[in-house]
Amino acid sequence: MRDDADVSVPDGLLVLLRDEPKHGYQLASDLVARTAGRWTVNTGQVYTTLERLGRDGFVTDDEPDPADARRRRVRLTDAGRERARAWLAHAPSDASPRDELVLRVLLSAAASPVEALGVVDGLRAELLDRLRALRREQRQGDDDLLTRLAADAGAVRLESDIRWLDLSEERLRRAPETTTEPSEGEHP
Amino acid sequence: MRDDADVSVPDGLLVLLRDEPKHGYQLASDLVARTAGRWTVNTGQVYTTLERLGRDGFVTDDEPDPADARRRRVRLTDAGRERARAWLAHAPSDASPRDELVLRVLLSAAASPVEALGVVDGLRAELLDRLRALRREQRQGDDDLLTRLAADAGAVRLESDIRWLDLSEERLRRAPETTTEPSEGEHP
DNA sequence: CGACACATGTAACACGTTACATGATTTG
DNA sequence: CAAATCATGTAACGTGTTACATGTGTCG
Repeated sequence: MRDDADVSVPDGLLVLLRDEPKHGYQLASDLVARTAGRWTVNTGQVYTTLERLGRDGFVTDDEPDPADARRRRVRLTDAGRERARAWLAHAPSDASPRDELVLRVLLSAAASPVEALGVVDGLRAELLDRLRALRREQRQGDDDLLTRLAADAGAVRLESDIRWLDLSEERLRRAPETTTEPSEGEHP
Repeated sequence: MRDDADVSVPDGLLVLLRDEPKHGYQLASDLVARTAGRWTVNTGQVYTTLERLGRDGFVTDDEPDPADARRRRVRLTDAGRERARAWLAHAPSDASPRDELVLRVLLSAAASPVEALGVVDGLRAELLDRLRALRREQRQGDDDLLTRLAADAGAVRLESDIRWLDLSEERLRRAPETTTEPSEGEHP
C-alpha cells in the first residue's frame, strides 16, 4: 500500500541517510542545508518520522558509539536504500489534479464563468507581483548552485501559472454561455 | 491561526456552499462535477470536515426540513462566506518551496552533481512520456470548459517542469566542481 | 556564569486516505 | 424483490505543524 504516494519528509530523510548513518538533529540541519533553506522541518518531526521508518524496516539503529552515547545514529537498511533510489528515480505521480490554483479557477468557473474571470484577474495580478519581486531578488546574483536551482524553480513555476491563467481567461471569454449549472437536477 | 495555510477540502466545500445550503453527499458529488472529475473526495471525509467547519464557526446547520429529515443541510455563516471569498481571491502562498520534483533534484545535487544529472535525465524522460500521453488524449477534443481548463493545467505544468529540468541540467553541467559537501563539518 | 547550539523527545491538533458500517429510497 | 444510488457516519492510520519539556556541551 501507499505505492504511488509522494511524501516528502520520510523520503527526504532516506536520501540524506545514503551518505552515512546520521542522527536526528543532523538530519534536520542537513535537510535545510541541502535545499538551500527552502525546506525546513521541525526537529521533533524528524524523530517521529524516524521511528515510523524504523518500524517499517527502512532504517535501523547503528551500533552506539560508547564514547558518545548521547547521539543515536540511524542507518539505512537495504529496503531503505532501495526506497530512496526509487524515490529519486521517479517523478511525482500527480500531474496537478489537485493544484490549489487550478482548484480556485475550476470551482469558480463551475459556478459562474463571469465571476471566474474576476478570480483569474486577481490571481494573475498577485502572481505577477511575486514574479517581479523574485526577479528583483535574483538580480543580486547570489551564487550557490542549490540556491540557483531553487530560484529557477520558483520563477518557472510562476511563469507557467501565469501562462495557464492567460489560457484560461481566453477559454472563459470564448465560452461564457450558460455553463452555470448550479447544482444537479434540483434534487429529486 | 492557520492564516496562510492553503488547504483544499475545507475551502472547496465552503466555495460550493456559496450557492445554497447543501448536505454532505451533495457536496461530495458537486466537488467531483465541478472539477471535471479531477478532484474526488471520500464521502466520509466531507462529514468530518463539515464537523470541524461547524466547530470553527464557518458553517451551521440549516433548519431541518420536516418533510425530509433524512438529509442534514448545512449553510455558510458570514465568516464562512468571507473565508470562501478570500480563498478564491488569493493565490496559494507557496511559490514551490516544497515541490516534490524540485526536492529530488536538490537533494541529489547536494550529494553529487554527477548523480543529479542522471536523476534529471530519468525524471525528464518520465515527464516527456506523460506529456505525449496527455497530448494524445487531448487530440480527441472532448469539449466541456472545465475539462479543457484542467487539461491545459496539466500540460502547462508538465511543460514547465520539463523546462526547469533543462535549465537545471545546464546549471549542473556548468558547475560540477566539488559541490559535494558530504555533511557539515564532520561534527564537533 | 549565562547564553546558545546540540540533541532527543512528547503532545495536541489539522488534514487526507482507505475502508467499513448502516440504513432509506429509487428503480429495473 | 433485488440492486443501485442516496445519505450519514466511524475507525484507523499516515503525514505535517506548532509548541513544549528536558537535558548536555561549548564558549564568551
